[in-house]
Amino acid sequence: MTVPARQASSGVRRGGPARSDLILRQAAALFQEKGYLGTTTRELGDAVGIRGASVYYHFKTKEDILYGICLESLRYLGERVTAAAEGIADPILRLRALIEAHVINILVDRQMHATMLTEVRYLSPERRQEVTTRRDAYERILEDAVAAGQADGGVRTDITSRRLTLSLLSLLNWTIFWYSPDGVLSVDAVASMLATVFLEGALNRPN
Amino acid sequence: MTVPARQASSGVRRGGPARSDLILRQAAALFQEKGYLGTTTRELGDAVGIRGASVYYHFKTKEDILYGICLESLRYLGERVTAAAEGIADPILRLRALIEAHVINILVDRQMHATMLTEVRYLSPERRQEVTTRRDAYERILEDAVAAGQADGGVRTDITSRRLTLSLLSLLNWTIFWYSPDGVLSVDAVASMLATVFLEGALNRPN
DNA sequence: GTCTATAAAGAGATAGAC
DNA sequence: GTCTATCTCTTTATAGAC
Repeated sequence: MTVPARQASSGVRRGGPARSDLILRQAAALFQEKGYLGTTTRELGDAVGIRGASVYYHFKTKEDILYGICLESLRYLGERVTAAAEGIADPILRLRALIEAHVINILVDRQMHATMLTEVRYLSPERRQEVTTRRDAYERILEDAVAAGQADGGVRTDITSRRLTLSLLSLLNWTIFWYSPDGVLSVDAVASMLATVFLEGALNRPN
Repeated sequence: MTVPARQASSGVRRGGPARSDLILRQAAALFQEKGYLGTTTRELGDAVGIRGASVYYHFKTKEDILYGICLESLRYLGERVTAAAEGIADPILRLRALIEAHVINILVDRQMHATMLTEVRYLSPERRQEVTTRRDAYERILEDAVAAGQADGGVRTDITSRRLTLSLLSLLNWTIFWYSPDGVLSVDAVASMLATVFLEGALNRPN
């Protein structure tokens, strides 16, 4: 019996992991540029170096590819952001570390995260719900840090932690629309700037 | 000679203004929900109460509809936001008024503005450029107010006005993805909250 | 694992009647 | 100003050879 050396783990993929991952990354780049519906499986094949029809050996449907991108981007983001704040006890320092890690990771893996954030509506209702649930779980990491900052006294309490976090995520996530790696701002510089703006605000006052 | 009572002004529309405007609004709602490419002209006709083919009496192409939405939303937003800050001399009060007017107007006319912000990529390069140019011109209103605040001393100067404005627009624009008129937060409350977060920041400090 | 060929469905847009 | 009917093109996905 000849079987492929390894089967993919997610249940969505069929081919070997390496090839599938390349397809996911190229698809994310195309989806970000032309949109999910504006990208054809033929274009996607071209980007990978195979025919469009051959993509279907690796993924059962085009939607499976989008779903894979969303799950992968959230899994990876959660891992990295959690790791970045590990061992930081001070609530404000911890919040700042989380903010910077969030920005750095969504910008470094911009195609994947932008696709997850903006193309999720093209998934079936069940899968869209699943992605939304996981995204909510991820965002709770940030909300918990905001709430901890309030409990500690360092963060203002006249706005609920939920609303402060919605504001924070707005400030951070919109960067996917304007950040360019070719510009003068490095990913680290954007991350630091946004953390400062969120924490300190735009007004000029003695610290 | 029987001619229509009035011809549309923009050069894009063909039918009477009232009908065209209804199509633009319904199209914006559909584009926001299902995306530009995910919305068929038949669905759009259904939403207006006519057949899909009849839409082509009012607009020459589907892209013309998207283009019309982008131009209209920016024109209206510019008008309203400019008016809201008129006569306010104090730089910080003026900036706050601009911020609140921006949020209120993109949320009240959410479908149009969300479509302009997220579906512009489906326009032809020339039209996309035109919309981008107009959007940049609009955003300069905010950037000028930030710069005026810096010149006056009320706004911090360790971050350029350009970067502060990018941060501000990020904070404000992402609301199109999470704001719901059915929630507990009114449009005015969101506007006021975001202005406060931007100006004062999240840290708890004596004012 | 990738190919060619193609099936099946749906899209934007037009023609011409009313 | 709206209709029905339809053209034409493109798309996702499958079948079966290599």
